[in-house]
Amino acid sequence: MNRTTKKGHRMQEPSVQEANPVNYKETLNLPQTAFKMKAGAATREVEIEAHWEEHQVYETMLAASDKAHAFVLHDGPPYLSSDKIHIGTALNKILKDIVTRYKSQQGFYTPYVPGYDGHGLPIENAVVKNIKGGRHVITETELRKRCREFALANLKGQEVNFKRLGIWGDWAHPYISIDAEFEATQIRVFGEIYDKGFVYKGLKPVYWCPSCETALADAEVEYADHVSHSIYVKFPIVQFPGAGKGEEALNVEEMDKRVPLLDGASFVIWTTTPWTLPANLALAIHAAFVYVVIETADHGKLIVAEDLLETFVSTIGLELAQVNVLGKFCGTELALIKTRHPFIDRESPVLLGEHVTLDAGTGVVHTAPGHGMEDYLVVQEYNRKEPVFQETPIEILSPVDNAGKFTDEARVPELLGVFYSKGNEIVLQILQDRGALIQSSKFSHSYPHCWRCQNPVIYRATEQWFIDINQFRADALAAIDTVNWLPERGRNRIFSMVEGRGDWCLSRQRVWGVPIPIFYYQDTREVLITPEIIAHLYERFKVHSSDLWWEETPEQLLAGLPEALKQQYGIGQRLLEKEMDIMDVWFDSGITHTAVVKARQDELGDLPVAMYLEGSDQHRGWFQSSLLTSVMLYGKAPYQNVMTHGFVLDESGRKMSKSLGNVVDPNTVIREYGADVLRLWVASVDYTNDVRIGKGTLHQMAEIYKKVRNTVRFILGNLYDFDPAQHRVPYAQLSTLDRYSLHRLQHILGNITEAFEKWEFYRYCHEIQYLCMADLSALYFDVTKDILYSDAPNAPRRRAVQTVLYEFLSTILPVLVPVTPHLAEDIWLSLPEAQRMCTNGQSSVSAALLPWPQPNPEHVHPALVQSFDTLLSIKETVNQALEVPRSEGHIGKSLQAQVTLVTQDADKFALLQQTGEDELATLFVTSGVTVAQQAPQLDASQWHTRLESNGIQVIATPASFPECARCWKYEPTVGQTAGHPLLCARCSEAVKAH
RNA sequence: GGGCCAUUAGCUCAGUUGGCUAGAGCGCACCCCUGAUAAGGGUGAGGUCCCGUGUUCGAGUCACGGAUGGCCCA
Repeated sequence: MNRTTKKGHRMQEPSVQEANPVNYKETLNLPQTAFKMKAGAATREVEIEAHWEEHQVYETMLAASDKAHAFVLHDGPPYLSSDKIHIGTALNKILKDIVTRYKSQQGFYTPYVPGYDGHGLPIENAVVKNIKGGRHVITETELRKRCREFALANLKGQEVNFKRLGIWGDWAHPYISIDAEFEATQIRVFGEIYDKGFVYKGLKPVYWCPSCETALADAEVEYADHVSHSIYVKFPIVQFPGAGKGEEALNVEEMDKRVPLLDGASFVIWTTTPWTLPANLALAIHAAFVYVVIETADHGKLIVAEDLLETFVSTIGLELAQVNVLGKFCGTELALIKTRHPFIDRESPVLLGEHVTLDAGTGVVHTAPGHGMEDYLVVQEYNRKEPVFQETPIEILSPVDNAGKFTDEARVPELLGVFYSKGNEIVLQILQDRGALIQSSKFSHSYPHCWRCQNPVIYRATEQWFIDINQFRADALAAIDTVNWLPERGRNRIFSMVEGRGDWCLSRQRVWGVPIPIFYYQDTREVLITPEIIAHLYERFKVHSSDLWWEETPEQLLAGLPEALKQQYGIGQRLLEKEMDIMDVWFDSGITHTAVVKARQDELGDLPVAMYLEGSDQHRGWFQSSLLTSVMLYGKAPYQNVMTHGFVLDESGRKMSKSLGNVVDPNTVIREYGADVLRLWVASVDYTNDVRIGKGTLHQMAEIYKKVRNTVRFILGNLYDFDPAQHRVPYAQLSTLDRYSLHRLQHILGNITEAFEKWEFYRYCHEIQYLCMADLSALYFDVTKDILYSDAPNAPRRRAVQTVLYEFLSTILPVLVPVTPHLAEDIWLSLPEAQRMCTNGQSSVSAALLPWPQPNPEHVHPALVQSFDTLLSIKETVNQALEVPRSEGHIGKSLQAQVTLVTQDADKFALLQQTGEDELATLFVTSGVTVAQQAPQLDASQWHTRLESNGIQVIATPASFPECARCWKYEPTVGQTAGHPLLCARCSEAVKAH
């Protein structure tokens, strides 16, 4: 190969060049490796995954580790409503995989069983959407069959995606909440919880979607703008409470004096849902508010809160001056007055409630316990403690059916069969006709909608099965504090949620799920559920799945029970019905600690498992449902550590949405960059907060990946003739730079290990990056290249450098495994057997089996850091000084210059002397270094630059010796060896060795 | 509307209990090398530490208020 045209500075010895055509390049030890510079991730990563599968690497790992020393990360099941995965799911799975792989390398037994959540409304809806003619043209059994097929098909799709991310786990045996055994366990768990008395049947308002005809969990409700009515309605007073029936503070004499004031007066309520008025059974006011009685021309005497008087008056189109304030009452004074319902022959008592506010309205709240949570709670309280209502409790009335249509319970003939929202206008008309309507308008506000069909939802009291949280709330809260929450603030988050949450409504009026395993006697509506029946159902479901509930009659379901029990329960004599509600899907996933972990105890060990790791939204979801069920069953939390991550936003910090077009698809990323680049992104961001991703971010990750790859490639290329068993050089024989580099390696390994122990992967990324860029590429490689290439292959200092390189490789390779397992494997597979750093007969089949590197105290040498900090800062000054002649065209590479270092600083001078001029020249990659205490005389005919920094003067001048044709250094020994007129002494020797 | 969290260079992150001129790597610009080559080396330019007020000799750091974004709730 011919050298390209030289620049002016090379023209110093043109005759020598032309005189000798020998191609010395052939005699150099240039890097040789099959490890490719380009990853070719799209194909190579797939090959590597095939390699893992073929050699059962995951299974090998498990088999080799000690089950007694376990770290079990229990997978939270993604929902099978789609066969695609989101970037957020990718983030989640990759984090889990990094954790698992790291712990495995640390010697833990780390089984990972991927899971899937296969029941639930979204799946059912997706399937129903594809049924021509709607859901009722097929049987429920058929619908369930299709749901199952749909879920399983999606599982296949998601699984392919997960595996392609390089996620390690028991893919042959995942858990699915629709497995017969899982479902059977769920039946058993329900029975156990029922038996312990946590389950009750209640009438309670819940979010209800009339179009989906189902109750909704809080999490299934989304808020969106909605135009509602805003109406003010009169409730005339009909009766005052008898003496002694009111609040204790009530002064009867005082009351009597004031009563005439109230005679003929009406409370004014404000509501945004006129259609709930047929269900009105009370009014609520606040004990501490002041209420005024006013006289109006059009509406007579009205009662509203004083603080809201002004807004109320202006709303009904009056001036404050036009109304006459007749008197004032404290809220407590008005309690238990009875008012008349505006259009139903019924009384509505006035109750006191803390939920009444002065934000809007009149300070008098229309109370329909069947249509509002707070209404329900205040009524329950009065029914419990107020003697009047203990005798005749206020009813929980909810006169609309599943489809949102009024029933005859509304006691309004015009409304019968009318959809609730249509009822608004009818109610308005009735109020108008009765003269009860003071004012009506419309306004837009935030209102709950069904997350599935996007229609407005209502509150509706229905019969449902509940879990009574109060029975174990304290235990649940105590269990929270036994858990290590990562980040710490997660503790407060879930604590306040559990502290304040209401009862858990288990019932869902759907078919795609696990049935609530309860029978009713048709005659009495009594409930039939016993441990024997549960045990029987458990056995049968285990074989036939929960489909059985839809396929068999109660008698068939219970046919296998012992005759004695049948007799006892009256089976065959009294007709039975099945409960046809299914369980909330959060209950399904909430019991994976039992249906998965305990069921596979041999493999997964006992509860609590080491870690749950999900997005921070799961404080309300899976973390909570798992905690609650586990506390009910076992009295303790199911996990020791709960790690959470934030959400994935776009590059500018905005939520991803199809409409904004800023969605990042993990498969697109993989196609363009490969899974390891995506994994590197996961490791690089602070996942404890929300994280960002976009084109720029990914490009940067790709750059880092390439840098790491090329750094390793350089090492591999220069170890082609190195056998650690034969050529390793003892530490004592290494140069100071070698030892400094090994110290740096130890330092960085320490930082990396610490980062992993604290789960701070982004710190790991910075360390790896810095190691490759600064310590290796820019320093160690740059400086030692000359030795590696030009020394004789067996030269001791070359072997020393190789020893150091091998040390770096041995440390970096295992450390790359958790984050970039494909890259690590690619490196591993290109290593010759002799360089595979397996100890004690480990399998050499995969890099993933390499243990995490142990610190090597022998390589720790802090004193070297001090001296090298100084030397490297001088190198920086030298570089700056060399920029001047370079920019002026005098030199190109630094070897074309030599430098003189002048210092009067005794310590620095000593350090330079001790280091030695040759060593300094090597470190600075210049041709010669002179250390002096006084500035030398300079040859005015040549270029020179001077730069002073930190008490050291750097003087750069042209290299003063001929260039060696082989190593390109400017050396005094060039031409001194017979037969090699163009070579320096070292190269002459090296050439002989070749 | 309420609660929690975040905001340091174009990007990803450092910045101890308040204390030198706010750092690193990448990216960018310019230069060099052509024996790591769709590589490699060097130099350099980038910051209203989200904004405001306060506490203090001194605030990226502490307090209060606000903005923007996110999560949860109503």
